[in-house]
Amino acid sequence: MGKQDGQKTGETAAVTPRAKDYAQWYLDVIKQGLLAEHSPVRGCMVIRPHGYAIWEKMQRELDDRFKATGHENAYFPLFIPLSFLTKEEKHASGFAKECAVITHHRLKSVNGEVVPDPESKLDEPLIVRPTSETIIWAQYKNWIQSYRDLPLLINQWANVVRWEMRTRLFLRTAEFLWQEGHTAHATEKEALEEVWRMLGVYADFAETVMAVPVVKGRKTEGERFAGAIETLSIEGMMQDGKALQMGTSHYLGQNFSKGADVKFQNKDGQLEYVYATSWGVSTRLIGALIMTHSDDAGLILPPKLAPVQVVIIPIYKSDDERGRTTEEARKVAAELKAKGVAVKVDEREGIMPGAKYYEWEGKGVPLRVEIGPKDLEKGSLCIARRFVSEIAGEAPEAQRKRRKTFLPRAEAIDSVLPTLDAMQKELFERAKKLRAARTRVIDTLEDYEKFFKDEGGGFAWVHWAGTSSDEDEMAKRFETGIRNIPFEDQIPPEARGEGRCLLTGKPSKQRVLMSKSY
RNA sequence: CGGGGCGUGGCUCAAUGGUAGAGCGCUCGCUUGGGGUGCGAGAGGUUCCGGGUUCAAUUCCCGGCGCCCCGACCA
Repeated sequence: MGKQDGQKTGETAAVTPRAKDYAQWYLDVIKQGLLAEHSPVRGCMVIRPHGYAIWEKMQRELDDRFKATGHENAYFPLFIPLSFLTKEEKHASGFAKECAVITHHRLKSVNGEVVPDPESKLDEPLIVRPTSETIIWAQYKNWIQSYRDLPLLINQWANVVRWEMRTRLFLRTAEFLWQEGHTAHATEKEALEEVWRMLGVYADFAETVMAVPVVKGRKTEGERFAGAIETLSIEGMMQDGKALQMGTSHYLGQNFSKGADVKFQNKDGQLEYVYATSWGVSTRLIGALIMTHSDDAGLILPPKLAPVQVVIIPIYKSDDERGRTTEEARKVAAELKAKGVAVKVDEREGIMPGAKYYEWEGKGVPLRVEIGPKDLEKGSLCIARRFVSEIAGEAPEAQRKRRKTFLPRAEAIDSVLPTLDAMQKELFERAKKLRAARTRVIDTLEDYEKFFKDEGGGFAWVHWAGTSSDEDEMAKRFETGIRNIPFEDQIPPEARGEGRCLLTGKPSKQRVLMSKSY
């Protein structure tokens, strides 16, 4: 961060964060942005109001898209009987190592200590859902009898628990918030269309709302969701060059309908197992947002996800000035609100304007309006942007000046929406540029090693025809893996065509996306 | 579950075998106000828990618990 523990360290206007100790930088941004913190509960996260407000905006955008594609929301239980989980073998073994298990339903005081009452032991343990396929499909059995009941397009907003060993705020915590879609279809074709459609929804959301460019593709066998026939993903690149899986969409075939025995009668009167999909994104997306856009001064939010898009700060010396600038600030706020802008007037007293600037910048607010006595005289407003697009070689001081503009009042107010729009687009362009600068088409192991060990790494487009043990070798030697096998249209022109596998030299039809990852 | 580190005001951390201190934050007053004003006053700690050594332990020793980092696992 530019400033720590209250010491003045001068201006650090670097747009990309320190390369070193990226993990620490990430935590600093979360702290500075008042997004979240560790809870005393092992591995769990407390999401602060500002962080939660961002999640709410994400929810709304996603939910609109789910509804527009015909989905409805529902809610299923938090607890899953152990026997349900084990109905799909691969699914059960995939999640077995990270399940919270409930064995008792009552406590008892023994020698002043409260312990589970041995007499309340459950006949069958319950697990806290790590995902809801099994319990949802147990219910779908009652909902589906005929082809007329299909397709069944349901989404659930919920929390799930995966008892991970190591946790990182937003990226991996024992409990996290997400949405999970679970759909049932009469044919494989229709189910597959759904799988592709929802991945498209995620990609559109990531790029147009989060301003994070993503690569769509298929996961390799080893990386598939436990119990899925096919897993698709969107992969983003963080500012340290590592990939982050931002969303997945699974084709489950008839695995879960068979496990839960969900059959339907088709038009010919035949009984058939239903075809299933599931898809989800989580609060991890907030981590992606931070690691894609933020800088050393703190959080940067794309306007479409900013809970506060414009903060107005009245500036004054005397009580008289305070009254007048505050009144003007409220008026401007009302006018902006009428245009649909999320505005906040910071009327707190006894805090210097500069201190307020730092605070709101840390929280990622895209635009700041400063209203002082001079503006009242001139009928002008000062608008400051959270960031401006970089100019190579520009001094930090010059960049800071370029962030502020003084405009006549009416003009300033009219400029807010277009400016927010422009900032949304600039963030996306900036992220794309950063990704391009860290992306290589690579054909030899020597170049590969150089890229990941000397040049900081990033995305590597390489030909691949290896086995899963070959993948393990790439993981061991370079700490890299296949993020996904991108759809053809996701591959840049210079990386298209056939070739030979980077590791084995065997013929390869197309390149895959290799990188380090979170 | 293996290897390493750390537990001291709200936060970041000093110090010490003789009963605890700084910076920031917080409260109050004045001052200041277009990029973290300055000064003064004040609140706030059973030094993680338990045991041992000692006249005396926050400090040394042992045990526990918790947290962090590195590995195996992962949205």
